[in-house]
Amino acid sequence: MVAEDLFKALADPTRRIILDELTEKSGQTLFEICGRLSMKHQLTISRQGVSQHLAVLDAAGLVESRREGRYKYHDLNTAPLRQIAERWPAPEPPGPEESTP
Amino acid sequence: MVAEDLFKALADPTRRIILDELTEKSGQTLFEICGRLSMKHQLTISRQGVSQHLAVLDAAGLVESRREGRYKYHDLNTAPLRQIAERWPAPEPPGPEESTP
DNA sequence: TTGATAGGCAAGTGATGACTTGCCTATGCT
DNA sequence: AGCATAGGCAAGTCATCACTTGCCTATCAA
Repeated sequence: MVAEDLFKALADPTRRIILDELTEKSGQTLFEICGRLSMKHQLTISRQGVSQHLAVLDAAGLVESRREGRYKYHDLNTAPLRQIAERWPAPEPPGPEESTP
Repeated sequence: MVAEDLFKALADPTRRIILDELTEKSGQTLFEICGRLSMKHQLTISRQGVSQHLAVLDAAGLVESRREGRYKYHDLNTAPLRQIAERWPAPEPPGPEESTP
C-alpha cells in the first residue's frame, strides 16, 4: 500500500514547498533545493534535513532521482497524486436543479 | 492557509478510512462510523478517538456536519481535494513530440 | 595526491499527534 | 421524572517524526 507513503509525504509543509520548487524547475540537485528553501522561503534547515525530506518524497514516488557523476538530480512526478482524486471522486458533475431539496 | 489542515487530515490512515466510509454512505452519525470502523475494518478505537478524527476532518473542510435533534450527521465534501491537483498539475497533457529536446 | 564539492549514514533530541479514560451536557422515550 | 442514547470537553500517555550533529564515501579539478 503506497497510499501511506504518499499522504505521509504530503503531510509536511517543507516537503510541499520542495514539490513546489520542483514544479517550477525539475531536475534540481540537493544543494540547489537547499538554496531555494533558504533564499525564497527563509527556511533555515540543514542539508541533511532536506535530504531526508527527499527520501520521503522518493518513497512516495513523488520524486525520482537520477545520478550523474557526483550530482544527483531530482525530478518531480505528479502521477501518484492521481489516486487521491480517484479514491474520493467528486459526487455529481453539475446537477441541473437544486441537488438537496 | 487551509492546506496545512487538509494535508494533516489526510495523513492519518484511520481518517482516510472514515472518508472512504462517508464516500460509501454520506450523512452518518458518530456511532454509525464507529460501528463501521470496528465491523468492516477491525479498528478498535474509542468513540472519542473517532470524534477527534472527525474534528480534524471538519477543520480541513473534508467533512461537514449538521445537527438534527440529538443526532449529528457527517457529510463528505471532496471539494478541498481539488487544490492538490491544482497545486502540482500534470506536466504535459500528451505531447506529440519529445517535450524536452 | 590534495583539496573542494556533492552526497550518505547513524544516533540523539524535542515536539507534534493519536488515543484513552473520566466526567459532563443534551435530546428523546416510557 | 427517570433512564438510555448521542455527543462533547479535558487532561494525560506513548509513539512517531522532523531536525541536528558528527563522521564517512565518491567524484572532479588543480
